Amino acid sequence: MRLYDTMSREIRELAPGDGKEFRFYCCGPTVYGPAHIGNFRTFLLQDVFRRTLELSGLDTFHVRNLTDVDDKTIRDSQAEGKPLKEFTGFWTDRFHIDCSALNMLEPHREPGAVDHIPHQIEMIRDLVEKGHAYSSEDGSVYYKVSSFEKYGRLSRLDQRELRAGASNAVVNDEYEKDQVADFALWKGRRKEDGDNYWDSPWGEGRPGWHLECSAMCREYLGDSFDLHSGGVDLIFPHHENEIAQSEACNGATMADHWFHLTHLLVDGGKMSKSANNFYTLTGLIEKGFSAAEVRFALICASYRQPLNFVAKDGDGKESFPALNSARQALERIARYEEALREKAGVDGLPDWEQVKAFEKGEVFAGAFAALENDLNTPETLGQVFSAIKRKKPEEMDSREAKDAWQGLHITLAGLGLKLPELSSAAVQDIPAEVRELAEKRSVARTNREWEESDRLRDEIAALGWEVKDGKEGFELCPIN
RNA sequence: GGCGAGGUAGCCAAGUGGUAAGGCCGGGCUCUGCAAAAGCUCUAUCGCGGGUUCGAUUCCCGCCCUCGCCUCCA
Repeated sequence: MRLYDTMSREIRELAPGDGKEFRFYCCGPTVYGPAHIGNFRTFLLQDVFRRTLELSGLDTFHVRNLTDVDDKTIRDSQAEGKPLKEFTGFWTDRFHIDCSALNMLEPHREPGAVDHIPHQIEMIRDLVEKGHAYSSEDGSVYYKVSSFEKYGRLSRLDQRELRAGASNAVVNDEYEKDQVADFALWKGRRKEDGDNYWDSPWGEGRPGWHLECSAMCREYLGDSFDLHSGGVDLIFPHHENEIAQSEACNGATMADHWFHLTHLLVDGGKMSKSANNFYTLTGLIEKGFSAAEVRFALICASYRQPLNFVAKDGDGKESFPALNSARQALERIARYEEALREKAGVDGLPDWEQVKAFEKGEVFAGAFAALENDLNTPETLGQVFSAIKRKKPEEMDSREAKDAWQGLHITLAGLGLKLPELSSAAVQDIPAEVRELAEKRSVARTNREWEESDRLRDEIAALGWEVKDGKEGFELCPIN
């Protein structure tokens, strides 16, 4: 598989460093509220990435952390009068529910910062000993950016700018740092933190945000691993700081590959909690969309391209262009899959493990190949629909149909798409009253009593169902 | 100001040095008592101006515009 690498700015072939298992780390959510679908765009594409690796025959080891102690988790847990652990636990559960609804594979490890305080302290001690960190009078410890020559390489910011504080942003310098660019490894205890402090060689306090990832990477993936991933907004300072911490401490290149995902936009601007323009999975489901449709919409654009998820017209009325096309598109794939399955004489849908053993076949080979080529999900979807148009199940023999069916499922598994149940599959849910009316109408039609037939159709519609006449009888679908 | 990404049909969105995938919407056709559904089908001189080239949307230069990051951020 080939993937763009932020560090080298080129598309590079991926291979596990140990020749066997591809080991990677993804920066996970801060659990202080519901994750919004912008966050999920990142996690979802990382999920597609992992699925693609596994389907192309690699074993993976996927670590994604939970940030369960930082300014916001502390602030908001206190506002709710809850212990930090209880507060973050609640939001962690909610996160997992959404992940599962979105059909995401679980990471192999999902470590939280609070459970790794000793690992972080140990790392700080190393950094202090090696001259990369210093403590201040208030019991904080800072990383000395000027001590790490390679600082700024990932984000291409040179040190001079950092020193000058070239940013327009107001520097919130509540702690005592030598240089503006220096960042906290350990934050000395303050009264606002309440009970949330731990002992350390520098006094009571809590770890800085950037440090947790370095410490947990080292714990679960070692000094060097294959790939590190997160949203583009983490390139600076978060990942830059992680590199500085890990590499100064471990003396090895932290990650071979850096995989960054572009933001989801709302009416042309970044979706974020602070801008209060965010949408959650639950909120979209309340609007009538399904989790599968949300997944489809979020992966339908290239991960390196911003995706405008919400558009607003002149009156500020919102619409969801990517989501609106998802239902039709998914149903179309589902109908094709059903026809293929019937032709192939296969029962039921395959699960993830079964799909891994499938042959890619010819019909959908291009679709899967596009995933392996820099995770080109829109190209993949384009190939899927082109193949659907090009190869009709009725023109295949059962052998061909089965090959195509397996190939389609490999692609769908790579994208992590679950197909919707077609309406005809839910016959048992139709109320008896509606079914009786429909039967009566069918009789009326046979007798060419069109007025009676149309009257019955209206009656059925009033009950919330739509009749569709086919060659072999009728079909009933719920309206909306 | 620095760094980065981008401007492709009504909307969303790929891609290529040789006249542009796909999805949605809309139009047409087939089917049908009608309708719906479904299937088929139609819809673009690729931001502007130069340059290189036999040929550029694709490469180079300039310009305009949009967005992100510049220490809260997926």
